[in-house]
Amino acid sequence: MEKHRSAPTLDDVAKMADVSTATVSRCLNSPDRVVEATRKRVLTAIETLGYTPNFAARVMAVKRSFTIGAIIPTMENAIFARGLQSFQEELHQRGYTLLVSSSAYKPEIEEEQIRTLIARGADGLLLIGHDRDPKIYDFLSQRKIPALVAWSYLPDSKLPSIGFDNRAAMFDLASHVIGLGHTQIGVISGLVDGNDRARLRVQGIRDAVSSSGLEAGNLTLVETSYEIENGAKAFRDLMNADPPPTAILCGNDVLAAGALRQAQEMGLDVPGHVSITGFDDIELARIVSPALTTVHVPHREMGRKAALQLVEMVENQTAGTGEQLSTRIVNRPSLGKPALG
Amino acid sequence: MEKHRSAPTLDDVAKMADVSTATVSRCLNSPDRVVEATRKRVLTAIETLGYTPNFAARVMAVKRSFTIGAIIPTMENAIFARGLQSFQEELHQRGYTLLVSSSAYKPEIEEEQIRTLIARGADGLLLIGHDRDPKIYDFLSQRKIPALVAWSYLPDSKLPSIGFDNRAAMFDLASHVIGLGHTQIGVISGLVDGNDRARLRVQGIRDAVSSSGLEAGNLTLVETSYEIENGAKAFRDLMNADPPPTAILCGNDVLAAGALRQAQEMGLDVPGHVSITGFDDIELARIVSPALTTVHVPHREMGRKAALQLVEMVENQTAGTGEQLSTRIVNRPSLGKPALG
DNA sequence: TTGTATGCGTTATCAG
DNA sequence: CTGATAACGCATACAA
Repeated sequence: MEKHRSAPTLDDVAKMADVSTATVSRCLNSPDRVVEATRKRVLTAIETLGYTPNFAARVMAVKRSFTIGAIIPTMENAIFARGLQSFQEELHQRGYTLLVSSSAYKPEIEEEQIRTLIARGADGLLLIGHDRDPKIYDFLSQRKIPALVAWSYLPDSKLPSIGFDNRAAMFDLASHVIGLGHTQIGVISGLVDGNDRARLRVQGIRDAVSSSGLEAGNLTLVETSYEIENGAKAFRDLMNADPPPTAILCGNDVLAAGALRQAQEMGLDVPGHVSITGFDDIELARIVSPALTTVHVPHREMGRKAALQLVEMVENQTAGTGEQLSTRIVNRPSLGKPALG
Repeated sequence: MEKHRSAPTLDDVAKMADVSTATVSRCLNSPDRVVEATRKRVLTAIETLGYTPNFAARVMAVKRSFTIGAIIPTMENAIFARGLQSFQEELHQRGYTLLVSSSAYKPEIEEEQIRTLIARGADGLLLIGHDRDPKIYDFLSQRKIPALVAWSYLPDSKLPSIGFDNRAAMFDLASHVIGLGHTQIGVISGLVDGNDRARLRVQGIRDAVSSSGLEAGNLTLVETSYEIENGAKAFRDLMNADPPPTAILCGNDVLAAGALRQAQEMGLDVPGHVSITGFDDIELARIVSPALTTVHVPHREMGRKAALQLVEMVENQTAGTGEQLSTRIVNRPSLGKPALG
């Protein structure tokens, strides 16, 4: 009968090196506090045994997990991938591990994930956007869990945030589009319920429309979930309006890519017949043809800074200041002047 | 001075409900073993205290973490996203949490991640592809950690695998391309070192070339890492050959998208001047224009089945049988007959 | 510099 | 049906 060999423990190492468990522990955590000779002995014991510290035990002992949790709306497209990648790289450098889960844009799932992550001992949390049940904020503050919001900056929010001004970014883009002479504006927005980024982007468009003297009636809007197919379908619907829009502003690049594809299937030239813009500036925006005019979001910078700030909050028990990042319009061929009427 | 309120424990609940910790624990884990009245009392105590079980403590006690770790080469593009999503959905349904980390296609990072995940008590591991240092396999089997490989099926491998035959899939596609009359074949492959999928795909092309009577000289190959820009650059290089290829087979859709973009920038019609194919059939393949002929990989099915099998391996201490999934060629406009020559 | 002893929050065994 | 109590593996205050 074979002996079931489970993971070696501190005790096994201690026995083999003929020291106490405390010494072994010290060898790992403060090597300078143990003399060269014994340390060497311990280290070889660790090596030959293939010892790895048991994480759960360590967490229990130090009451810190060196784990940061992040909950993003979706992993299915690249919107959050790049930012998260740099977030995790930065965390890794500081000795933290990232735990990611996705909520599928569902508030109740996000809430469950938050609890799971906390139960797992996450030292801090990264959340996307500000819209959520107030009781979650209460829970977080009661438990004193440092949390940071990304992808949306608001100056006076419950949680500090690192991100950009979604309203202003879209306001600028919409103003630019209107400045080119477009008067019939179509909008393909993501679902705004529970999604402040989507809501603020729409608001930015509305503000641009009214501040440039256009009527609200010049604006038609379709709201749909962020999937390429939905972008295509929304485009079809919008183009049925009379008069049809000459420019369609999409809530993100994924929707814009769907709209673009649909335009091509309908034989409509972009931007000759209709202009299309995106938001995010993910790789997709450069790949489609014509490439998308879009709003560039500094994903990597956002991820990196979020990591730095969150670690700071965790380690020094500080509140976190947040930071507003700036976006910029990237002009590409999908946007042009409207055809002469 | 404010009192530092940390998470309530089993003990707090027990006190409030005036029972022992054992009873509280039972209420959570085997509710039927405690009588209605006390259970209700305990449950309300849990509710009012906002109690959440401490994960680390639970792990220590049961020596199971209900956590599955997955290490994927990259999170930056959608290649693994969809499969991982269904993997995690299925795991979630069975009460497991997924821990993801990415290795950036670097073997040494993958190894480190494996150790981290195991130290964190992962009950099982999902790895991508078969190529890795043998000592990792030894480590895994010594520690008796169930592990499963995905994205590449091999019948006789160290670890059971759920995936497809990369060689055969690419063989079929290449044969199809050659069948259309192409004789000058260009290949843009991912880096094959440490990547059996990439290696086998190239092998499939070579086999197709030789079995269809073409000379090896009809095939030119560029090897590069999986990034869009590199696909573009490789395309440029390949088209410098004399004679230039009439069809370019790419190791995945990302490289193909890069090649496609480059073709457009060079004013070359696809497929009129040169055909381009991808591999994976991620969303990108349908978005670019012309849409890519590619090999469809059943990502969702693969993820789901991997989850089922891995959980089975974990819970019943079984070895895992693996399963070969089938791929199919998806014909789209990026592939056509070669121009008459 | 090193060892001893204790606590971290749960589950599980064994009595009652 | 419920309550003590012993693990689980590690870190650390305190002693030596």
